Formats: sequence, C-alpha cells, structure tokens
Amino acid sequence: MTAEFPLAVHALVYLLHTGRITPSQELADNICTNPARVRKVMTKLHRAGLAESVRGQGSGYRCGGETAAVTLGTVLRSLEEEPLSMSWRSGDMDRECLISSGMGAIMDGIYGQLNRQCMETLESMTIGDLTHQIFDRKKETT
Amino acid sequence: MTAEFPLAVHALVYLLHTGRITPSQELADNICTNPARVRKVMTKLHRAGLAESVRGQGSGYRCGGETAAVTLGTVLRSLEEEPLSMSWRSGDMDRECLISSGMGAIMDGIYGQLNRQCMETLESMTIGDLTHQIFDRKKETT
DNA sequence: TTTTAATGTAATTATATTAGTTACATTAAA
DNA sequence: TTTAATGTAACTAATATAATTACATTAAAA
Repeated sequence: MTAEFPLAVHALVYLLHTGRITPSQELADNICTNPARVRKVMTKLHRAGLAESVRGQGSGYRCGGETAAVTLGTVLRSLEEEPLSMSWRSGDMDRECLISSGMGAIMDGIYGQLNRQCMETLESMTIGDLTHQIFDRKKETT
Repeated sequence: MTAEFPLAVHALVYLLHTGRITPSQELADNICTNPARVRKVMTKLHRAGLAESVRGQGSGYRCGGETAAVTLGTVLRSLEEEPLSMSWRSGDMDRECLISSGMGAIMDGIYGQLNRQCMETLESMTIGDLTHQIFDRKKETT
C-alpha cells in the first residue's frame, strides 16, 4: 500500500465535506502535497466512479452524499493496490532443493492470506465512518 | 514489512531442516542473496534467542527442534518490524481544519488495527507449519 | 470568438529506502 | 599460529516514491 491510499481517503473525506466542485490546488493544500499528485490519484478515483471530474474553467472534483457509503476497500481497489506487497522472493524456483524452490510460493500464500484479511477489514470501514470520527467525536478522557 | 522477513523465515526453515551449524554463505546461496545480508538478519534472530550463533573456525548458525514451534509473529517482532508501515502522513496537525489536522491520526488508527490483525494471524503460523507445507505436501490436482 | 482556469498526463528531477558489496577486527577451533 | 567464520560498518547501486515542471485539452465566461 503506497501513500496514494491515505491521500485518496483524505481527498474523499474532504470532498464529501465540501460537497462542491473543488480544485486539485485546494485539495493539495489541505492534504499537504502538490496538485499534480492529487490529480493523478483523483483521476483513478474518477475512473472507478468514486468522484466526479469537472473539466474546463471552474473545474475540479466533486462527490455527493453516496460517497459516505464508499468503503476503504473500494478505495484501495480503485488505486489497484494491495495492503501488503513484497517484490523480493527468497530462493530460486529452479533449484532441486525443496526449500529454495518452494519458499517463494509459501510466502506468497501468506501475503495473500494477510491481504484478504486486511481487505475484509477495510471493506467494513466507510468514508462516512471516518467523517464521523473527525467531526462527531465525543471528547474522551485519555 | 521489509524483505528481511521472508529472508529470516527462509533461514529458520533451512536451519531447522539441516539441524547443523550452517554458515551464512550456505544460507545466502539457498536464499539467493549475499552472506552479509544474511548475517545482519541472523544477528537479530540470535539476539532474540531464535538461533544459536557459533563463532570461530567452523562457525555459523544453528537451531534446534524447538524452532518448529516459533511463530512467524515472533520472527517479525524479532526484526522489530510491523506488517504494514506508512511513513507519509496527509494533512497538517497544526491546521484549524479538523480534516487536515485529524486525518493523520485517523489513518494511523487504521494501520494499527490492520497490523494487530495481521500479527494475530502470523502468531498462528509456525516455522514447523511451513516445513510441513514444503516437505509433506500431499499432491494436489490443480 | 477569445480569454481563462482548471484537468489529464508525461517527462524530469529529487529524495528515501532497500539491497548488494567490500573490508576488517574479532572469535575460537584446528 | 593459522584459519574460517561471524559482527559490523562504510560505501555503492538499484529501486521506489514524491515533487516539480510543462503543456495540450477542456469548457465556462467574457
């Protein structure tokens, strides 16, 4: 999972809050990054149908009330990412040794299991939930 | 989680299998990496009590049958890693805006939850389990 | 019809992380 | 005393990530 995920979530929470057409510049300012990066991520969310992209003068991004029901799992899938990814594989598939040739697949299975589990949890969290946490949080005595 | 994790798991499976003092060179060959990297990881496992480190001539690493019961969670903790880590934080703690100032903590909470969940799963898997998967796997018709 | 303000996207640069390499003091067996 | 290995640090290389810059495209507004 790259930082595009928190960026996308942040943007959706912000857009749900404003409810209006919001330019990448304003999003970038709130998120604390640059507009081009925001646009790159918003383009993906738009392609996945999670945000409206308005073009021309006065353009920007917008999303409606239905966004509150969007899950974080859906957001992550829109970015075509997985919670956990491991590019390096130990061992060598072509070795005689069962350990050297087998560890890669074994570990892949473990990552797969962890990823499925994480996705399940992310599917249970919505943009609306986070908005609540931010705006309606009861004061807690730490 | 960095690639030190699969490397460490691979090394422990290999050492459990050989049962003898095994030099970093041999481990590196089986894992397909270099001896210095292996030693760096093995030093951590040794410090955590997961492997014996023998010094001097004919030295190397060894671990006994008790290693079969070591969980992958314990391995990951020995490396002082977490399943999922995110260095980048969106927003700015010092802003008035509740979204900009709050998103960092909200997302940290989510990563924390995912990490606890992954650790729980990793605690349920042992080096012995993987050894079984590798050596005693029944032939399956895919 | 022209101007304007914004997106979509690519190319480039900068930064950070990760892996690999080299080197050598230390260790303890032979 | 020699030897073969670890522990560890310093350095280099490779990769991944983020930031920056630039500009064609789009559509509203003048």
